[in-house]
Amino acid sequence: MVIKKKRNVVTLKDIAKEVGVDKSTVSRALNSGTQDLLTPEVVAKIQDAATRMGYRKNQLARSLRTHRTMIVGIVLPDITNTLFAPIVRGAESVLEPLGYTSMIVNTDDDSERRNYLIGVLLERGVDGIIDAAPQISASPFKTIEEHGIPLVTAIRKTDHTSIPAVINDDEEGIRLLIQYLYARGHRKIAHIAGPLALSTGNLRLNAFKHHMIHIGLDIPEKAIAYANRFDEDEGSRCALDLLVSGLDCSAVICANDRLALGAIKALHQSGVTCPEHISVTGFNDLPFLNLIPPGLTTIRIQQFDVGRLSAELLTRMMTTQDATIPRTSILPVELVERGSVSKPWTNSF
Amino acid sequence: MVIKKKRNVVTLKDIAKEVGVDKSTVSRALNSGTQDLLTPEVVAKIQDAATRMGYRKNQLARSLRTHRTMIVGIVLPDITNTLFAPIVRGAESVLEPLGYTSMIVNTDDDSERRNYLIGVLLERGVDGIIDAAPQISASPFKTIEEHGIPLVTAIRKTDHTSIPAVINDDEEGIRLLIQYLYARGHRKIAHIAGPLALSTGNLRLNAFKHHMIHIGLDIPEKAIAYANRFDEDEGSRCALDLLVSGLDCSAVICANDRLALGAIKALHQSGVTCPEHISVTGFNDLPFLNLIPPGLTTIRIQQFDVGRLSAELLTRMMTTQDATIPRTSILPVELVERGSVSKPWTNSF
DNA sequence: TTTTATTATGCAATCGTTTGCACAATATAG
DNA sequence: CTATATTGTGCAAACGATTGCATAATAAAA
Repeated sequence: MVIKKKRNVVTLKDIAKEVGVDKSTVSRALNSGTQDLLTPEVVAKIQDAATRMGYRKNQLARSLRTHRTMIVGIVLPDITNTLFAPIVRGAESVLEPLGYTSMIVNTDDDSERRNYLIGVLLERGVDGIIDAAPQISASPFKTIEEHGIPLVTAIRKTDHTSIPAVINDDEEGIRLLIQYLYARGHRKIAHIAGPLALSTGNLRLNAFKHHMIHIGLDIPEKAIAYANRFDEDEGSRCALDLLVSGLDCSAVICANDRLALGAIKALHQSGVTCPEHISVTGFNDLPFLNLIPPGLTTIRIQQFDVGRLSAELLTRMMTTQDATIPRTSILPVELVERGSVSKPWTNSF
Repeated sequence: MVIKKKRNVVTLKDIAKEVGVDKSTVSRALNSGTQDLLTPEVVAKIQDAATRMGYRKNQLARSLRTHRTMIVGIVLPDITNTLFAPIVRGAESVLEPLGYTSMIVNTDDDSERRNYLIGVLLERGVDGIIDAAPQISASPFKTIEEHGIPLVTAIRKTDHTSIPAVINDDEEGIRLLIQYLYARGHRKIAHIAGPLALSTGNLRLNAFKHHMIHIGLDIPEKAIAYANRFDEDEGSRCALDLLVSGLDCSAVICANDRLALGAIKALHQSGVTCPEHISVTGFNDLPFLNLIPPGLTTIRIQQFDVGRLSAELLTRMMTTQDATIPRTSILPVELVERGSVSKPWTNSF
């Protein structure tokens, strides 16, 4: 393959020739850490020439030499999902001021793709990885550890206790919902669980079981439906499953908002309206939810802060051998009261 | 600064030593373009050793040598805006299979930040740039052209006719809306215009003026309000401005959906409800819009395809000196009929 | 067989930086 | 006024890959 030399790329060598010094001197003059080794006048002359000649440093060459790319990989299920995009902004709010650039990949929650894409990130020499897409038993951490690349998981956690995770208080969220429904008279509560391969689905289901019992309520076997994905269609399907199986309940706790939206729609089409006949709750508090009737009562999580905190931990891991990185950081959640919960209907469905 | 050598990084040299050949031979064996220069057995032996030793190519070193990073920069106003995220997926649907990785930056529609971030991308040696965040008179194209880096703008265009742009048919969208409103009896139509520094705001305003006249309608001076940003708050503010200025109209064409949502809300709070008292239209067809009452009648654009086509053009520019790249590609739009438009109210506001 | 063409591999330069080391030149101490 | 410490630069070797060129080994042709 023919190597096509880019036009007009000015290098350290060019500046060196222009000013009449060695390129190492130019390098030192242009790096804030080393420029005080030099005579101020020389530094000035070099910096002047650099801007005049339109020099732009070649990060590739620099990274090759220093073994640091100043790139962090961000692994997402899907950038178009409004749940994940704010994580990126939160992470970048920390990373950009420090000079890091992020490289975002989308796994579509396919673990094959995730492995492949993490490989891509490693080939590109990322200094660290924020993984918002791990399955609860995610694989290639060993590989990553061999490479010595720090990793934190964001919004989801894994089985591997050695991997720092920043998550929301899934358990507390579910507890708040159960308590809230209970206080309004609901005694028969169903659950549409999320994918159990994800910690979010898993933790929320466990919390549901735990706190139902704890508050003194039964969980009939058929009171739980299992979604394969966190989307509207699965919410609809699960809601219909609950209907068909003849369960009578007055409220459904859905493992996230999208499941809830799907459930409400399907129930509505079956003549069971929310909140008149049944109460429904969500989780996450997606944007625009407040505009969609009947207004989903849900748990607000802090996506931006999950990203921010993940990045803060990661930078500590990348720059120090600080052994005090917390293994799990749990961010507080908050119940958002809207219109999708009412007193139980006398004839529950 | 101390250079910390990464653990266990196996290089071509290591494989070469292991197999007993030169590293150049290893390189050739591992690149599909050159491996037929070699004896099949040697290739096999090398590839075997490579996988056995867990070799992962160092893209940095490769890029430094070949002057190609296989990275494309994607410049967005804001990744959390549901309008832009699909563009990324569209672009990646083309780029990823070709081996490109994308590097996404967020400008927040701040042109200072845009310049800075394009600089970051150039330092990192991107092979091309998809810019979804240019102002209509965007600056550093000269810089980019000096660097010989291909660039296309997506969803927005610039004044620079030499820059290929992939956009939606803004003019046709506005025409469809005016026609649609006219057919339902509306004769007094206002416009909430988007930022005029963006081609979308600009083109839609011009189209509004043009097609109103063309269909035979007047545009009173005060029938146009100007938003400074494409968001709900500005939509509210502009709607109230129209109200206060005493304009009487039966419909408002908003330059995008978010302006429309803000306008509907503000009008509602002032006792002017949509669609009973006034009809409102949007532009873009954001997700979840169908769930928000009264259901915004709007123009559906093809964000994914904008990204896809942009990437297709860009790859042609990156790999060939094809002179036949179209300067402007305009994708078709479609009117989506929902509930926010009705027959004009006898007492327009 | 000898000569020529072909093929498979190795050698070494290169990409643009950074940085340990050597060495002048100057400043400080004795 | 010598001896030592300090300071500012240059030299050259990396970093890990790719690739033009040379050359040894083999195959084809004469």
